[in-house]
Amino acid sequence: MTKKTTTLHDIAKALNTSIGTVHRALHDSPDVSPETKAKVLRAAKSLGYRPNLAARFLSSKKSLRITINTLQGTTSFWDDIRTGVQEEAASAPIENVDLDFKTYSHLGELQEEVFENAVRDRVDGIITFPSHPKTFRPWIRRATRARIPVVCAVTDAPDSGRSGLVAVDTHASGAIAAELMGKFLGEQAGSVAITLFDRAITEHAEKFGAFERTLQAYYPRLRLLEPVEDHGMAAEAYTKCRTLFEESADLRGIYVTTEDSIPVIKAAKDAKLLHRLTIITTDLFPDLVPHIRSGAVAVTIYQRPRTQGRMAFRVLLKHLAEGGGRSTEVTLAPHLVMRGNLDFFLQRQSKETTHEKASRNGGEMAGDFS
Amino acid sequence: MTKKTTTLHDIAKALNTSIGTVHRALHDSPDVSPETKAKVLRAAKSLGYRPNLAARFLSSKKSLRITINTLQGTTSFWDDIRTGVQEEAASAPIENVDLDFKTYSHLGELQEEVFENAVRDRVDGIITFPSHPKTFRPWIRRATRARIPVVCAVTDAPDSGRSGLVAVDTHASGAIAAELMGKFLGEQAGSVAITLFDRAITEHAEKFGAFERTLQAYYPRLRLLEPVEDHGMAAEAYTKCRTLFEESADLRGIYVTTEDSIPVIKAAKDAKLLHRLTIITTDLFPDLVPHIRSGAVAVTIYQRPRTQGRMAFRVLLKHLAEGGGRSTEVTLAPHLVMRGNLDFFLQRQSKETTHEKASRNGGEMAGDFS
DNA sequence: TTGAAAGCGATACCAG
DNA sequence: CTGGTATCGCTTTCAA
Repeated sequence: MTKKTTTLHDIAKALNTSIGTVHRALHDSPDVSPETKAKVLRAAKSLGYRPNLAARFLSSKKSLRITINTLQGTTSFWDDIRTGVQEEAASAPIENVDLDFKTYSHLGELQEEVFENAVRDRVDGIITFPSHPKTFRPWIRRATRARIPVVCAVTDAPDSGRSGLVAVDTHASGAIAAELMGKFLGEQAGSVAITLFDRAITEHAEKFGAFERTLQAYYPRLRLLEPVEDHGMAAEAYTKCRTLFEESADLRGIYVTTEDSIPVIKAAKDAKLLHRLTIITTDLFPDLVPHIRSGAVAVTIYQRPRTQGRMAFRVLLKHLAEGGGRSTEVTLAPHLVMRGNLDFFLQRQSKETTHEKASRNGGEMAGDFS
Repeated sequence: MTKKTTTLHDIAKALNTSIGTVHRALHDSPDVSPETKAKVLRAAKSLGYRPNLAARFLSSKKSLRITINTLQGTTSFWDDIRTGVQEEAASAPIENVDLDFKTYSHLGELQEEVFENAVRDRVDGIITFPSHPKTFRPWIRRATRARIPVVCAVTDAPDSGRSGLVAVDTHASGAIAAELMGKFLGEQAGSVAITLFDRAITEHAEKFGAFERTLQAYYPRLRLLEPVEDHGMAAEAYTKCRTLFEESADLRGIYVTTEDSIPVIKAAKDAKLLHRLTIITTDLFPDLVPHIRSGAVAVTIYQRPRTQGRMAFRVLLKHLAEGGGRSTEVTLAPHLVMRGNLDFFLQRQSKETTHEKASRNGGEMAGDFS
C-alpha cells in the first residue's frame, strides 16, 4: 500500500532498458523501434505512470512560446481576456513563457494570416478566438497536425480537433435571461426582442434558442420577435433597433446578447422609452456602468472574460505538460450583475488594475476565478 | 536584457558564500548569523530572486500533511467543499499531499479539540471553518505562532492572523437578493422576511445589512421584518417561520440565508402560502431541486462550495510554497440558480461525481472554477 | 536505435 | 554557524 509513484526509472528497470529510451518512447520520437515503444507504453500504463510535472518544467530548457490571437473589440472584454491569460501565466510554475499577443481590430482574413504565421513559426501553443468557426476549422486542423495545441476561447470551433475550449454556457445564459425577463415583467404581456451578432454563430444561435424555449415554457404571454442581427456593427445595431422600436408598440423588453449594447441603449433613449423597457445586456465595461446604476439596464450577463483568459491558459498549459490527450472543455456559468452588486464587481476590477501596476513580478495569488 | 532568473547559486556566489547558507538565510532558520542573514536578504532583493516552485516541489521530500476541519452539515454543501479540496490537491504539481479530513457533526468544543490536535501533531497546514470566530481566534493565533498556515473557508476569523480566507462576498449576496426580491415582487407592497443563523456571525450580519440597505434604497415600499434566527436548527427554523407566517398577513417574500431552507419551505407549505410567497434561498442541494423546478423557490444563491474548496487549497499551497507572506483573501461572487439554468448546474454536479469515480488518478483538468 | 550522464534549482543532509 | 554534496524526476545531449 505504499503510495510510491512510478517514475521513468521504475519502468526502465522493469523493462531492463534505459530511462532515455523510455522517455523517447513516451514522447513518440521518431528514433525508437515500434516494438520497444509498444512495450514501454504497456508497462507505463500497467504501472500507472504519471509524469511529474515539477520535474518536467524544471528540466525542460526550451521556453514556451504561445500566441494569443484575439480581437481588439469595442469594449474592455478582450482586454480582460488578455489580462487573464497574463495573470495565469505569471503564477504558473514555469519560468520561460513568452506570450505573443496578436490583436486585430476586425474579423476577417487577417485573423487567418496571423494564425498561419504562428503555425509556421512552430509556436508551442495557440489561444484563439475563431470568429467564423467553419472557415477557421481547416486552419486549426493544420495546427493540430503540426502537433500544436489550440485552445478556443469564447467561441467554439467544433470538429476542428482543437485541444481545448473555454466558454460561457450559452444555454444557461439564454435561459436565465428569459427567466429574469419573465419575472421582471411580472404580469405584463407584450413582445420581447433579442439582438445577436449573427444566427450563423453557434453560440449566438444557442443563446437565442434557450431564450426562446424558456420564454415559451414559462412565460407564454410574452411574444418573442424575430432576432435583430447587428454583425458586430454599432451603426447597424442602432438603426435596426430604432426601426424595431417604432414598429413594435407593445415591446416590453430586449435582451442584447452581444457586446454592442450601448447603441441599443442609445436607440431606446432616442425613442424615449429607455425606462419603459426592461433591458438585459451582456458583459460589463465602463460605458455600461452608468446605465446599470441608473436602472436603465436591469441586469447584465457577465461572461467573466478574465476567468476565461485564465482558464484558457490553464487548459493550454495542461495539454503542453501532458502532451496531448483528449480535448478539455471548460464551461463557465455567467455572473449576473445588477445595481445591487455592481460595486462588488467594479471594486474587483479596479483591484486588478492597481495590482497589475504594483507588482509586475507576477506570482500574486491566483486571483479568484470568480 | 537577458531574462536570466536568479537562483540560489547566483546569490551565493555574489556573496562568496554557499548555496546552503543562502537557503537557510532565506528561510530564517535558527542557525544563521544575523549579519549573513541580512546580507543574503539584501542581495536576494536586489537581484530580484524569486524561488523556482518547480524545483522546490521536486526536491522537497517531506510530504505535506494538511487537515481540513469542517462540518458534517445537513446538506451537501460541506461535502462539496471537501470534494473541491480533493480535486485541487489532485491536480497540484506536487506528489505527496496527505489530506486529513476531520468532520464533526455539530458546532462546539469538538472543533477546537480537533484543531488543537492538528497543531500538536505539527501538520503542515490547516483549512478550517471557524464557526464561532471569536472563540476560535486564539486557536488560530496559536497555530500561526507555530508557523502553521491556516486558511479559513466560508467564514472569516478576523484578526486571528490566519494566512488566508476564501468566502463568498456577503454584501453582494445580500444586495442581489434584495434586488431580485424587489424586482420579482414588482408593484406589490408589503413586508419581507429574512432568516439567518445568528446575528453574531459577521457574514450573516453582513448579508442582513446589505439586504436591508438595498431594500430601503431601491424598494422602500417593502418593509423588512425582524430577522428570524435559527441557530442551525431545523426545528427552530420551522417553528419560528410558522409563527411569522401567522403573524404577518402582508408577507410577500422571504430570504433564507442559511442552508436550512427546507424547513422554511415546509412551513410555508403547511401555512398554505408556498406559491404566494417569493422565496429566495441559499445554496443548491438535492432536496432543494424540486422546489426550484416547481417555481416555489424563485432563485437560490449558490455559494459555490466546490470552488471554495479548490481555492482554499490553492491559497494554502501558495503559502506553503512561498513560506508565509501576507494574508490572501479570495472573495467569490455567488451564482444565481433559477428554474431556467438549474439543469446547467445539476449536469455539472453529476459530471463531477461520475468522473470522481472514473478516474481516481487525479490529474483531471482543473475543473472550471465556475 | 539505444545507453549513459550532465544538468535544471531547490531541499536536506553530513561534515567541518 | 557554514560549506559541500546527494537527491528529486525529467529533458537533453553525446557516445556507442
